[in-house]
Amino acid sequence: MILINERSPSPIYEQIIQQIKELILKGILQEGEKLPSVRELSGMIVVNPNTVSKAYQELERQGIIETLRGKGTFVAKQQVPRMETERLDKFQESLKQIVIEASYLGISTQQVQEWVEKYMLELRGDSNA
Amino acid sequence: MILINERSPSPIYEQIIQQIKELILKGILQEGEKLPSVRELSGMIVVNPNTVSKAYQELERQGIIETLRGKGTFVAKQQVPRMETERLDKFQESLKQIVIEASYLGISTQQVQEWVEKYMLELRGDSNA
Amino acid sequence: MILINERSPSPIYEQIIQQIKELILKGILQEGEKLPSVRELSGMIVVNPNTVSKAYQELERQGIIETLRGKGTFVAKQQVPRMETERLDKFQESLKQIVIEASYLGISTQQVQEWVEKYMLELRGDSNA
Amino acid sequence: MILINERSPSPIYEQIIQQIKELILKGILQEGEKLPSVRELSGMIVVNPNTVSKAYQELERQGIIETLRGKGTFVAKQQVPRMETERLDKFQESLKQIVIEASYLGISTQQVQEWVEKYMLELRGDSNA
DNA sequence: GTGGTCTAGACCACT
DNA sequence: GTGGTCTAGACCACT
Repeated sequence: MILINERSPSPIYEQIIQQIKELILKGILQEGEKLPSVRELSGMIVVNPNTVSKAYQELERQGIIETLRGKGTFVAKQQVPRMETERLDKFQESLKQIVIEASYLGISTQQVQEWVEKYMLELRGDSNA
Repeated sequence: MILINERSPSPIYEQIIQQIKELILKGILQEGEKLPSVRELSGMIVVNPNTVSKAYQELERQGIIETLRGKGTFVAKQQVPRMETERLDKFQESLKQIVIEASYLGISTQQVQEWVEKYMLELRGDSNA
Repeated sequence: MILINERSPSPIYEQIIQQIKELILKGILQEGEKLPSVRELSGMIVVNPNTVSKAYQELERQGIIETLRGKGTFVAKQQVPRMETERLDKFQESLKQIVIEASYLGISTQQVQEWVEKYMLELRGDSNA
Repeated sequence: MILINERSPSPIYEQIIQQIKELILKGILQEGEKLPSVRELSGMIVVNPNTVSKAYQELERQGIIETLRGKGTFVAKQQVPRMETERLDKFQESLKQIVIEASYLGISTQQVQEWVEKYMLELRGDSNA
């Protein structure tokens, strides 16, 4: 379900966050569904429980999951996205860097746009079709 | 010419790399043109010389600039981009993360694609038009 | 009568304690009145019986309710408050933290004082008026 | 400068957060001033560096301090307080609980209000007078 | 030197 | 069983 790449430059807890977000967007994890416990997941992906805990806490801060004390961690009711200016700025900055990198790789505008479409469809495919 | 944001999550040396790449793509820095020396640049942007040095070394490793001993650092002859598999993989991974973030921000596929086009045009505008 | 918020940062048993205290102060629960049994209340608010039991034990420890074996749990004769130093210290510490938080929220001294008065009146309104 | 109470029910990292907020409000820590490094502070208050780090990260998330990579942690430019509804709700809830506790301790409305004033003055006294 | 991440493992409160 | 906190200590990137 979740795959950790130890060689990735992005920290393990970030990889967990990203992949759980992806699973939720794809509908593989549904609203209200229970996530594996910190210990379970840490066992499954062979990672220290603290690392999983950090990922869960960050996801909770973002309002994507919620923990009920003594019961476990659950997928939260997904909010309607609000365009927070600060987060949007960061997004655009990242996109700009991506475009620069694409230029250096000789990837065309069209190719990037196709990939954007492809990934968007992957996210929406399973559950919302 | 180069603006450093001390508070940015991306490290200073990365910011230097990104901005020099951008200046070259935009044609503001031309092939063969001399870059400021490590000391000059570090003075201009008020940054530790080690940090500038690290950026230059990375840019040289990527073949984007070259150092001629005793003469200085110059914009290299820009190679025809080769698609290195590893770098391409990383690129696609980043693009995927961007798309996930866009989903959480409620940004449409079309909107992302428009921004991609806009940034691409910005890169090509000045010199290649 | 009692409303539990599963997502609240304060534990469920604490919420029960606080709300029973509030009901007693407001006179909705009168001295000598019978409280619902642990099972009844746990059924009513859909909570584990252990959790209700824990709340009742703590309320009993504080002398606010009392259990008569085989008869049930009752609102105790309310004692004249004694200023226990330890509890008073904790109270003042909490109040200090509240004031710091008010500062960060930009709430004025007057506003906080007005709210204190308002809540005090709410407690005394129903029964002692 | 910072005193940890190991017996306090509130976690150590929270105590650090609260006390740093207090020091900033009192002007003992000024805008732009460098905080002790994670290791220094952890040594001073005899606590694990991870615990200090957690406190600093939370303070940064709240925009109260900021870390400059490789340089250290500094008191941020203090923002004008904005009344976020959610945070305000929590504040009022806490204040209500405080008032209930005051009732049980037999503390009068006037007494609570005086203490509020006293603590507010303490925060503003040293630097802003 | 600076903070950030991670492991290993203990202990605790809550349900 | 559940997540939260904490210690002890290592390693790493950045300046």
